[in-house]
Amino acid sequence: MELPVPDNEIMKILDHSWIFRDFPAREKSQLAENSSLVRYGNKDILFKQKTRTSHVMYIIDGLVKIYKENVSNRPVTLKIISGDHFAGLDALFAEPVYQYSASSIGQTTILIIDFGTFNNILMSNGRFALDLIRVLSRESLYIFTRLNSQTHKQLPGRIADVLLYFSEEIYHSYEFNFPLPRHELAELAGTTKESFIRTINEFKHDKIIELEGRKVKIVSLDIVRILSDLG
Amino acid sequence: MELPVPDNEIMKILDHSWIFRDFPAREKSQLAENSSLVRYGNKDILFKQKTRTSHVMYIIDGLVKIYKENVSNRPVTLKIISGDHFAGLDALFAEPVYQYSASSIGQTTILIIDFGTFNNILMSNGRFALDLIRVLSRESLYIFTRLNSQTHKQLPGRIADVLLYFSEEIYHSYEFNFPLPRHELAELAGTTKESFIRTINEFKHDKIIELEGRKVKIVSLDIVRILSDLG
DNA sequence: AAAGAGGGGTGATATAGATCACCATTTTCC
DNA sequence: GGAAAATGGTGATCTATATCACCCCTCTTT
Repeated sequence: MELPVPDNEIMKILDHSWIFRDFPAREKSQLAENSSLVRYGNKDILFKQKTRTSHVMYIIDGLVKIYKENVSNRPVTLKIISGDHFAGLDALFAEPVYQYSASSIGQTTILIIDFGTFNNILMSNGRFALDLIRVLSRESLYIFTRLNSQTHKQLPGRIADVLLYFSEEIYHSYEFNFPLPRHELAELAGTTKESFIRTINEFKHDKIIELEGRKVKIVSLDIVRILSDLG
Repeated sequence: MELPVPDNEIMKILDHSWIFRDFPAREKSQLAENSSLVRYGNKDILFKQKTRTSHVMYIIDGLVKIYKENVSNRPVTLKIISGDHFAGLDALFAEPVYQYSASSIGQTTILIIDFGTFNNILMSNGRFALDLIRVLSRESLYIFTRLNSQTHKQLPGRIADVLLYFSEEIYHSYEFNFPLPRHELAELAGTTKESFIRTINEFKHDKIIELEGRKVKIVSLDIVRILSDLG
């Protein structure tokens, strides 16, 4: 975690972000004055479950893993967040403490925004409020899908979901590198390292995907989709 | 599903609802003019997955089951919503079609609000927007918890969760009647009718709960909590 | 250069809970 | 008033996947 970066860079970033771009100049500079840009290294903790919520975190670059730790110390990965999305927004509005933890995946740049400032703008800017409502709604729907798949799909279906998630939501390409080791991918699929490895290697063997280390290519998208649909 | 009810009743309801109560008079009457109060019987469908989203539904009285149907035609119950909460709000903001279905449990009264009117008020009333953001955030966090429990807890833990959910979130009492038959409770616990029956009858046998038909009483709250925590 | 630590991987075994196949009551409906 | 459906329930299998116990390889660290 390095030092903050000068303000003019923040203004540039706000001008490029889909959600802040159309803010009136006054609000934009207000936001810039009360934000700082912070760079995280791999596996840095952004916030930890049960600590007080404090700032809005808007991801500029890189990935963030959102996960829940439980008594059995077996974490579940709730989602992977990529650039131009918020981390921990729901917790910030709903509870005084975080209900989950977040850590960076690789080099990650985050705009840390003062919650008070954020809130003031939200209250007076209806358009912005509506955008946030849409963001939160979409997240909520995504987790519904996860819950459904976790409840009824068996392993191959869930692993197909992980493949589709990375390719369609994160990398927008059917060829990509897993940003996480196998055991963390397993947490995202709600299984164990061993079962994940076995199943994904079967996919490889059946020529549904190409796989070398973390490099993946979805060869037969149709079959991946079928596996995901049929569970 | 019966006919709408006169407007003055709607005004009375708005005055009693935590979220609309403090609206300025103009907005309140605007809302009342563009809403209707509808009564549903048991198991009536409020909306179905994949149909177009259209109106805001605010539950006045009764319960609503939110569920997802999948190819394998094995539904998952996502949540049970009680009075003073919205049904399908996230879908309304995020997507043109519903991502899940909703049906009434028992006699249920719902205030159906025009989405355009609702949206206009939201855009100009920052306080209201913030309240909605809080509502959506809380829902999102609840589903995270569900996802976590579905992923790592085994049956006794998940059934303990169902008991705690009804007693603490819905009925606010440790003695209540299940509003649903066993197989639908099983859907809420992410299991099958048979497994649900076996496990909950074990709870009864071990004197953790009293159970006669749908009448339940949590006798040993501590143990239910431990079961829920340890998964 | 040895010793860990982290990551990818495999085989054998155990088991929770799904599935199947029923039955007895009660409720609903024509 | 009788048939059909819905509901609660039990026992016997079956199976997907967790668990355990390892192995090899590469990269750090000392």
